Amino acid sequence: MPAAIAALRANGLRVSTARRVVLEALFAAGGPATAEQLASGLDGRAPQSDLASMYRNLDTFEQLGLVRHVHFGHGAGRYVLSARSHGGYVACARCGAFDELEDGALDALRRAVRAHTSYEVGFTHFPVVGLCAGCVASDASRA
Amino acid sequence: MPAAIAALRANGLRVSTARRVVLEALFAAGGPATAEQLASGLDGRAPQSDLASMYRNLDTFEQLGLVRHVHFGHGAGRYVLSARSHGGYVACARCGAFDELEDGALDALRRAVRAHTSYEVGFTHFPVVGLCAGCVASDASRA
DNA sequence: ATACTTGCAAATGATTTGCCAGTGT
DNA sequence: ACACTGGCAAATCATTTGCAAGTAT
Repeated sequence: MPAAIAALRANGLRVSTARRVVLEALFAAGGPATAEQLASGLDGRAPQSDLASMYRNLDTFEQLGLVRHVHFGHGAGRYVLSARSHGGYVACARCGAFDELEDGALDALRRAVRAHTSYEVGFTHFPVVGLCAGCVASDASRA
Repeated sequence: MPAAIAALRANGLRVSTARRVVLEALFAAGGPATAEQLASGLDGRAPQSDLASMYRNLDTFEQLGLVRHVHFGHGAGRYVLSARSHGGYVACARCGAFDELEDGALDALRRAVRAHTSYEVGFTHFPVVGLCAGCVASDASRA
C-alpha cells in the first residue's frame, strides 16, 4: 500500500483521503469487487465513499497500473488490486462464479492463440468465460 | 432463413413483420452488429425498425439458439446469426478489431482450460480479448 | 495561493420494461 | 376473437461529466 502512495506522488498526483479509502476498500475486498460495493463500504469493512469519485480514482489507479478491472458476464465491472491478481480469470456465464487462472493455464492459452492468430492476448483485461463444473450439468440459456 | 421461420412456428411464436426484418438485418449485416445498427437499417441495407423491439426479438432468437451476441471490449454488444458464426472471436481491446477463431484454435483453448481448471469454456459467449498485431506495438492503457 | 480533488447532481449509453393499440393465427 | 407483438415513452443500470466548494502541496 505504501507503494501505491509512492506511485501517486511519483506521478504528481495528490494523496487525498478519498484515494486512501479506495486503496483501503480494494485491500479489504481481497478480490474483484464492483465500484458500487467498494464505494458503499463493503458491508462495513471499509469507509463509505462517493461512487463517482470511486470510479474516477479506480480509473486513476488503473492508469498507474495498480488496479485492473474485469467483466464477469453482464453487469457491473469488477476492480482488483493488480498486486493481488496477476493472471486472468475463468468465469461462469451461468452462476457468476469465477477463479483465477494459474500461470500454466495462462501460458497455454496465450500460446494457443498466438499459434493460430496474429493476436497477442493477455486474458488480463477480460476473463475466459464458460460454465463452471457445477453448471455444466444444467446447460441451456444465454451469457 | 426459412429455418428460422420454422423455429418460430415450432415454438408457438408468431412470424411477424418485425421478426422477419430482424432476420433480414442480421443476414444483411453478415457479421456481428449492434442492436442499434440493425435497427437503424444498416445504412439502407435493411429496413429500419424499433430499437426496443429489436432487442426483444434478438433476445427471442437468442433463446431459440438462432442468434448469439458477443461483447468486444466496452460498449454495445454485437449480435450475429449463430449459423454464420460457429466459433469464438478474438478481439482487440485497443482498436476494436476482431476475427473469428478457427476450430483448431478453439479446440486448443478449450483443452488448455480443461487441463487446468474445472471449467468447460466455450468462447462462444464472450471473445478472447487482447491486442491485435497492429496494436501490440503501441501498448499502454485500459480495456 | 493554486491547481488538483471531491461530492453531488445531472448527463450519457446500453438495454429493459410498461402499456395500449395492432395483428398473426 | 384473443393472445401474442409492435412501437413509443419512460425506467433502469453502469459509468461519466459539469461544477462549485474543499484541500493537498
